[in-house]
Amino acid sequence: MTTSTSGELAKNYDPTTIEGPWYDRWYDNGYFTAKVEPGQKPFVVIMPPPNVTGELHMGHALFVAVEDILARWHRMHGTPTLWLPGADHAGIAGQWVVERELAKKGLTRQELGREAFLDNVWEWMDRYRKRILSQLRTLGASSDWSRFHFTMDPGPSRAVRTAFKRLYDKGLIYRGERLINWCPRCMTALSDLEVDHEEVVGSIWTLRYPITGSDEYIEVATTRPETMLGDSAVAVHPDDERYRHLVGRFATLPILGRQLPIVADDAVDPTFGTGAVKVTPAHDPNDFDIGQRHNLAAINVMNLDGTMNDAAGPFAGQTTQDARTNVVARLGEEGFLVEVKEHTHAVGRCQRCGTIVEPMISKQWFIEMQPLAEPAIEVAKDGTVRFVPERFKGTYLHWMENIHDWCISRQLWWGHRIPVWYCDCGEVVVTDEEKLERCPHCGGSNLTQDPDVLDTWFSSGLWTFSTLGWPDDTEDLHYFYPGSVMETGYDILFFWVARMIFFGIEFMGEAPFHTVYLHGTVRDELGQRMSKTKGNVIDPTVITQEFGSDALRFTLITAGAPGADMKLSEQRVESNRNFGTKIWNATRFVLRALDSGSIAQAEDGTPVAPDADAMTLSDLWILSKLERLTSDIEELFANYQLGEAGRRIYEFLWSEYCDWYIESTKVVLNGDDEAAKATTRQTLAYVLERSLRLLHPFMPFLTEELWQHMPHAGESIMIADWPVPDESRIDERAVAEYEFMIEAVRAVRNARAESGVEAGAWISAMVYPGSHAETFASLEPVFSFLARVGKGRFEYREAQLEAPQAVVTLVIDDAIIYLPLAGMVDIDAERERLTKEIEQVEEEIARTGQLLSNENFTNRAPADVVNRQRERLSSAQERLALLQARLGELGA
RNA sequence: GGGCGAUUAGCUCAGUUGGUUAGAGCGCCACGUUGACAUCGUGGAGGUCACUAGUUCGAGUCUAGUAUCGCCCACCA
Repeated sequence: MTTSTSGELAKNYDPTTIEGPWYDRWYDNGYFTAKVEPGQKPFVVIMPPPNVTGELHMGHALFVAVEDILARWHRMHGTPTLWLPGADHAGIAGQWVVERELAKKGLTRQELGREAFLDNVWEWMDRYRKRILSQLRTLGASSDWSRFHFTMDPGPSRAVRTAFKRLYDKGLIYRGERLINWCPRCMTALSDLEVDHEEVVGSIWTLRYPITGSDEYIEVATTRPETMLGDSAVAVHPDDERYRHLVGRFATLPILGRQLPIVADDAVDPTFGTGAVKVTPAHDPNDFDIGQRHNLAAINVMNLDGTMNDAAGPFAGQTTQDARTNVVARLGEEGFLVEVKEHTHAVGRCQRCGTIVEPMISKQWFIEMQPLAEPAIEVAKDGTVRFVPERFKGTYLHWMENIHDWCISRQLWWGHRIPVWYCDCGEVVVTDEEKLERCPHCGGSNLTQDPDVLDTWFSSGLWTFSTLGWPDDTEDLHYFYPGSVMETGYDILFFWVARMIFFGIEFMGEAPFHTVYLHGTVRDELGQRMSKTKGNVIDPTVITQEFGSDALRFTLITAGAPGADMKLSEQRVESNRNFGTKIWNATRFVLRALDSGSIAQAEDGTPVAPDADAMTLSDLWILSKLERLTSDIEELFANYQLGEAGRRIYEFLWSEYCDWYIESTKVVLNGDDEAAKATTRQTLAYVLERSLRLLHPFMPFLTEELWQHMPHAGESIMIADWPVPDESRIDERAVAEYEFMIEAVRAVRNARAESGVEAGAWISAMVYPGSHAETFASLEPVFSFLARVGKGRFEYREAQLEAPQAVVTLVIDDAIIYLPLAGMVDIDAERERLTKEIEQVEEEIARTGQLLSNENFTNRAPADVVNRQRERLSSAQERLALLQARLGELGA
């Protein structure tokens, strides 16, 4: 029997004073560290590793809230729980922020050189990594810091090399000259996903190319005239009668005079434009394919920095923009320009820096996706991997089914170096070693490593097992793979989630998790994406300092539904802080009650529910509500309905426990029935202690602080048992009767307010209890207290009063409450009120009556639904009679 | 060009197997310092659940279409 309280509970709830200390104590006690417990299936969440490129933002706060709730919930169930944190080097994004910093000092990475630049990046990363990790802690993240990994650490780096080598050996990684997306600013290739498309209103130019050896022309259209310098053919559809005679002949490219074969290709849509297409294999993905089929030259006319190269002839050295203007002008002068029209089309921009991306031919490393995608499609289809919300399954499948090969090489310095070495002897060696000393072919040591690095998402894709020790067969890997839930933003479904799935299957033989939970984007009050440039960022740490991270977490969780974007407002966080205050004060009330007498505790110290025999209707009601809540929460959690679960607890604690139960105990606690007091104390403590445990995953700090002051079991609520629902304890009759009383109290309060009764004043009442005599008998003190009636004449009658002195008559179900408010309300007003109420009851009777006379309804609807209507009808009829009688008594 | 989502009170949003009186927070109005709580309490006002048609005994919830807004995907020059 232990009742441990750590000093007096402070009068006011101040999140800032309790949150930090509790986090430290949890950490020091090792609660976050996952233990391998053979035989027990663990719950595993791998945290989306934040980019160490800046500050913590609301997106981080949101995932911490969701994942921490899941982790704490499972931990309290006694499940070995691993929530593995990490940080990401953020490849191109990481390099970009550091380059931007350097630019402020007038430096470029080229000036610094690769090594010095990387030193700079590491410095930056170390600084921000510390910062962002401490920010995660302030949010209460119960993640296992002992297993923290950074993508660039030796372990994950070796995993990257190993994965690369295995895919290469299997023939799934290849190097080739392909058309890729090139960012002239970042000077690197990008994957399709890293290009954002933006609709712009531009122009479409129709050009005409002379047919060689005739005076005919063929008209072609383009949205990028400067690329005509790289044309190597003109294509038409094979069945197009208009051009059939030209196939096999040549056109002359204006300005440059190059001879362009006219080829027939199915890819050409004869109904679009002129039905003839200029083919520029080096600068258009579609044309690249045509070029492949017809063996056309791919003439690259651009330099890597986006200017025109020597192949552009007279335009060499100009920017693409200038070249465009000049080419069009020249074509016009020479009579090759037919027309210019307005045209909307999509331009690709570098996701990172916004520069317009140029499609270019380049030698890059690729992963062949088809073989990897197939099993990844399968696991989604057969339900091995489940999506929450489900609609994202379709999005995922669509992408996976239309996947293109993945360009994984980047011409950057910051990232995992491609583990490929070139020997002077011509040998190309792929290795999982960090450094290759000797060429396995010639034994020579004149080796050069490929200068490129890998797409940052390559290492991210391995994250679910590289963090557990792979490629080594470690205990962690064995025990914690596959994980359970992948929780992240829907915006990186393809970037990350999809890649984890196919890499997981490829390297580990099974999908890395069974559930993908996707959250939405946190937006500002106007619904805009938060961004530094817009200046509308709500900083989580600022909010936390003002209202506490419990309030912020609770807000983020309850503000919306899974997968939906949400608008965050500070006001809402404030309201939830007030919820914290409410519980704080409720606990103070309970603790004071407990001061006046001991309560029964289980052997471990947990408060137990009072004996059923001793319970009043109030006790039975709140206990029933608690059981209902506990069981509902269980189901909501199982379906990842965390927001709804949070809202339910909120409502229970505030609207039921505080507003009604606690209020109703005051009359008992102020009385002199010691036995009743003891039962009340018992219920107060039992319900609060259990509720705190239910609330703990949502508001970990507040609940810990309060729980410590309550009679409890164990050293922390974090490792306390999760309440087990027991629906057999729900007493439906007690619930119905107590709620009848609530309705009665509300009716009286309403009447008092409308009659202008002074707030504190007690008024007389006479009650005809109808079928609720028992309820009135047992709840009379509570009823009187809450409604402030009964001081005068609170009496029971066998029947309705015949000549009531009352002015106001309240009919609740078949009970009547007479309030002799003579002098406070006039007869006319009362008559009007009654008439209005009668109308409402009549409507109800009409509605239910009609429903019940419908045989289709009575035959087909479930019995309980029909019964409910019957009861409703008969009670409405009784009420109608009572109301009419009363109206009659008032006279005309 | 495809696909998806949203549309519920003045504002921000809940409402997962269709059940007949649609909820919360904030805001608004009135009253209130009763020993947990003014970061609060009590009472109240406020909604044809975007629109149309349909399925059904019954639709905020299911189906089809329309409108507005938003997002994702896409090699029509």
